[in-house]
Amino acid sequence: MTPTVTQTGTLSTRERILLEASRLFARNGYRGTSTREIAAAVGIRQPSLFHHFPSKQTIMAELIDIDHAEATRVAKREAAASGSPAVRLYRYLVADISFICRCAYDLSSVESVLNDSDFGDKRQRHNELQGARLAIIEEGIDSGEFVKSDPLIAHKVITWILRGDIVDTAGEPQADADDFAHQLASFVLRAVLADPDRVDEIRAGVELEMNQG
Amino acid sequence: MTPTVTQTGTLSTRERILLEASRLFARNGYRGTSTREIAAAVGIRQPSLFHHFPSKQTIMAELIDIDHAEATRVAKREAAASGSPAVRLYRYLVADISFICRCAYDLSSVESVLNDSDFGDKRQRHNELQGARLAIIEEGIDSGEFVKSDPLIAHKVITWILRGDIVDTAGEPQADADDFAHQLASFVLRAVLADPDRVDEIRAGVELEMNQG
DNA sequence: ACTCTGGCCTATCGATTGATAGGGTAGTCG
DNA sequence: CGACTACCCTATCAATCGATAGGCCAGAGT
Repeated sequence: MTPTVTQTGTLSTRERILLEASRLFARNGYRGTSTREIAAAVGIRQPSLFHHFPSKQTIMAELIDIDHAEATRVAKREAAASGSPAVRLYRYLVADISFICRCAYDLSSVESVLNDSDFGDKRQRHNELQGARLAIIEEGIDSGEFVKSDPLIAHKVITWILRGDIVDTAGEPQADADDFAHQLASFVLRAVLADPDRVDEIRAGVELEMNQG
Repeated sequence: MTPTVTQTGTLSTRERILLEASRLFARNGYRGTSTREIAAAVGIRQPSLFHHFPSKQTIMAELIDIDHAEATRVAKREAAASGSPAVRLYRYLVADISFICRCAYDLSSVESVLNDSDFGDKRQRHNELQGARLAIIEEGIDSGEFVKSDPLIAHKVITWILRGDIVDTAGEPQADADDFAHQLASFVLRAVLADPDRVDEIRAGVELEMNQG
């Protein structure tokens, strides 16, 4: 499984390559990071990397898959679920944000390399994720639970917030990942809800679910 | 002056270098873009670039300056101004977003290269910009106009929204830059205002100012 | 007519890139 | 013991990088 921030003690060389590569990609970009830098961070020589990954590209590809696997799983589940769109959007946001905070890998660079032609095949899954998010928002607007406005604006903003969260808070142990996730999700909900006062009630409900499940 | 999207017709070679470089940096990253690619997009050979800029780094540095000059100007003006923090935050957001939409250069790559050690000296100005934004938010919370919450969360989200706007909408002619800017600013205000219903009143007020000034 | 300058060109530099070839060694299994 | 595997090493490759040197040429100034 993908390691969390609390269990970075005993990692295999392969996992340490993913970890150090993710951090260097986050700071200097995919193209701006050389395989020699990654190897030095891990504590091995550059050619030794290729005993664990056939190329630099496959290192990045695996990081993309780690990011997308969890995000699309949660988004599709909430998009297909029934019940209040507001609660489902809130649940999705909290799950995604707290995953980002908890994941040991710094996945900041994932979004920015999707434009790269080398990773064009990964974009389809990313589009599915976007579609699942948009569906929840449209349902919320149609049901009157959300304020009447352009769903694409709300969708853009949510995408940007999640992207910013990845870039700025991923990979470094968050003091309280869950609380941070709830605060961000509440911010979004307050902006989209027709009745912003319902935020506290929704938050309390989801927190209760999480403590029970 | 920095060209706008509506006047990309007759540009000097130097300006076309900035334009094409900004687009390539946005798509492939600073490190991922070679000077040969930039030259090919402009329609000249690679060494000819160095008759207009002493290095690849100074091309990026000039794009950073273009971005920061306008953003810090507006942010500091609104941070120093008196009157309702909500109105000042709204004015700042609209000004910044519409500038991004109108600027011919695609400034997406600016934020991501600030971590790069090559551009460490540009970071100070960026920090000043962040400080000015945070000051307005704190003032709004202290005055009771904004909802009581962690100002750093609101500040983070606003930073992420502006960053996302730059990445996703910069450099391509926006159908209606002003309307888009107002919609985004309204989204943010609805989330931070203690009384979200005031959004429409604030928007109307600022629109009136802009039409008069 | 002569010179100078700006802007582009070709040719080429040293450094760095991702990746390969092949050898050494510790541990495991028969 | 001998073979095999896993893992890391040194040495090296061709390709590409940013940047420099120096030549060609059109247009302006005198």
